[in-house]
Amino acid sequence: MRIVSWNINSVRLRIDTLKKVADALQPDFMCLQETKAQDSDFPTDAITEAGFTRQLVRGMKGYNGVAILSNAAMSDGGSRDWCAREDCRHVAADIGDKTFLHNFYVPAGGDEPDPKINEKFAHKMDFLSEATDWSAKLPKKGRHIMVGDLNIAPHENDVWSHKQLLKVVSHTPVEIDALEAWRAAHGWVDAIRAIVPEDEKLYSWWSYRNRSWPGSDKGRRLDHIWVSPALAPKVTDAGVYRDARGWEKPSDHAPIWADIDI
DNA sequence: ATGGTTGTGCGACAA
Repeated sequence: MRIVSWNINSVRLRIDTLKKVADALQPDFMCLQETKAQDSDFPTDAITEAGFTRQLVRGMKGYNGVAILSNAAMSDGGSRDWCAREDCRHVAADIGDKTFLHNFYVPAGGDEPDPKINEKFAHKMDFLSEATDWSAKLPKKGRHIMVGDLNIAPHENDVWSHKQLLKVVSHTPVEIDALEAWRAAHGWVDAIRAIVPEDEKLYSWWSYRNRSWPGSDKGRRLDHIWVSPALAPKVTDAGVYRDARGWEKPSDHAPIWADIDI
């Protein structure tokens, strides 16, 4: 089974790119973030024609928005609000065989990494805390897959310069510690780093600003696929589909993928 | 270099 996660940065603008990603990667489940469309504007028919006959969608006007697309049977697996906000940052699917797929879009957190002066950063830290509490309550022997734009690049080789980004939101120690607490709360296993060694540079996002793509390769690994401990031995392959970042009118995120033998 | 670019949706904000 192949899972793809992609911050598409507008599903309506990139519907053809979505088809191209699907053709290239042939996912069984495609998880999108930043769809930026309220449910009534979601391109249901075009996506059905692209082969995704089942769609779990949580969108709002202008911002955020998540979706899980598949051709396989699935039902809602506990989609919910976080931080008492209805901002469409999570959708979950029950994909059968007591297995659940969670798709997250964690708040980016603004520019200043100080919750006292930056409400967006406070929201990000609150979100991480709630997600940690939620993970701690998941049965340790459960079968969960968790993907999404977590907006944190935790390891030194998840950013183009560890030193230069230590005070930049997405790579500050307080965020990295919070993400590690979230991971440890369920014993989540980072499926992509289980395949790609930690001493290898690996990114999934490159800013639209400056000339970071493709020349200087100033990327960050903000997107993740985590699995329950019980599923960790079943991860057979995983990676970042970098090619898509070089296509015409790209999202600033590349799709990421994992193959899980279930 | 306190910039830069893209998206939603038509002004300002988010990333």
